[in-house]
Amino acid sequence: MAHELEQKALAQYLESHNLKQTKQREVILEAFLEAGGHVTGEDLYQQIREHYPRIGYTTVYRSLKLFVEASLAEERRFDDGVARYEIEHKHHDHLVCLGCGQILEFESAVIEQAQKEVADGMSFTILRHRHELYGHCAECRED
Amino acid sequence: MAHELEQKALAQYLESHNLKQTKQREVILEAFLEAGGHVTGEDLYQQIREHYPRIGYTTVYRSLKLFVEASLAEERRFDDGVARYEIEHKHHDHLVCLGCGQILEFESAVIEQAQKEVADGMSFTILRHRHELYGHCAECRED
DNA sequence: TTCGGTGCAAAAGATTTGCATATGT
DNA sequence: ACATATGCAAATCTTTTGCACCGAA
Repeated sequence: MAHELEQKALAQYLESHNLKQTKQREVILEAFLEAGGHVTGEDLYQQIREHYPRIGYTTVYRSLKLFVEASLAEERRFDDGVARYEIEHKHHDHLVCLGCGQILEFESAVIEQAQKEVADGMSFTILRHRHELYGHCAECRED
Repeated sequence: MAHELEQKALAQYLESHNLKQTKQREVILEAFLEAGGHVTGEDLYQQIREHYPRIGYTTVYRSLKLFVEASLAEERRFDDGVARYEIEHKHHDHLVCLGCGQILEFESAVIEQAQKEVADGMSFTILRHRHELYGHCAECRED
């Protein structure tokens, strides 16, 4: 079993919340981490299915929600409307390639600061935000 | 019939695309413009229903898509996953109040420029973007 | 032994589609 | 007349839920 650190974090979360450690949760977390992020529940289900056909998609969906609760994952929804999960790490935003579907990440202190100023000017308190750029990545653009 | 300009724009679009001018389309466009933006198909259907109970929701949904084609409306999807339509006007982004559900608009040349630089730096061509700030508006914040 | 977990099937909610009928042009 | 539009019902699609059974603690 790889990803010891995350498995341990999950175990701690489960224990402290009186939830149970199950083989399914371990397998699903493993597959999720292995996939590397931005996966949909369906993606993961199909992938897990190859090795563990007895695990139902319901359990996959439920586990992903659980990982979010445990701060191991974040749920995102891009323009296709499907929920995607990525491994929780420091704040960032996304570039979505409409050509190959690839999802890249970016961060910009300038943008963060500017949006804060915009919100302040409108007496709005930002709790979270979503900033996505859709277009073509280096490989998919034609120029 | 109010909103002559938009009604005329729709008429022109219909004519140039060999589509038909119908009472439903006129009524739905009128209700859409009247609502002032950020409405869901359901919102609009319920509203129209009061005066024109014979118009089906299918027609409302289809008409909204049509308005988007005709550049009279834009489709948006915020975090609740429901499609909302707003009257097409100059580019802007949104602040969504999680307290009252109100949707405000903003624009920032600084942000537009900064995101362009981010994209350039990653050899990414931006075709469109989405930038939403979620939080509390002036009335809903507690401080 | 006792709750929480799992998996199936069925439900849910928003939107789309098939089809017979109605209606602009 | 002919092609498009409409409205109902049924289908879709993704995600959630009910429930009987299973299994970790």
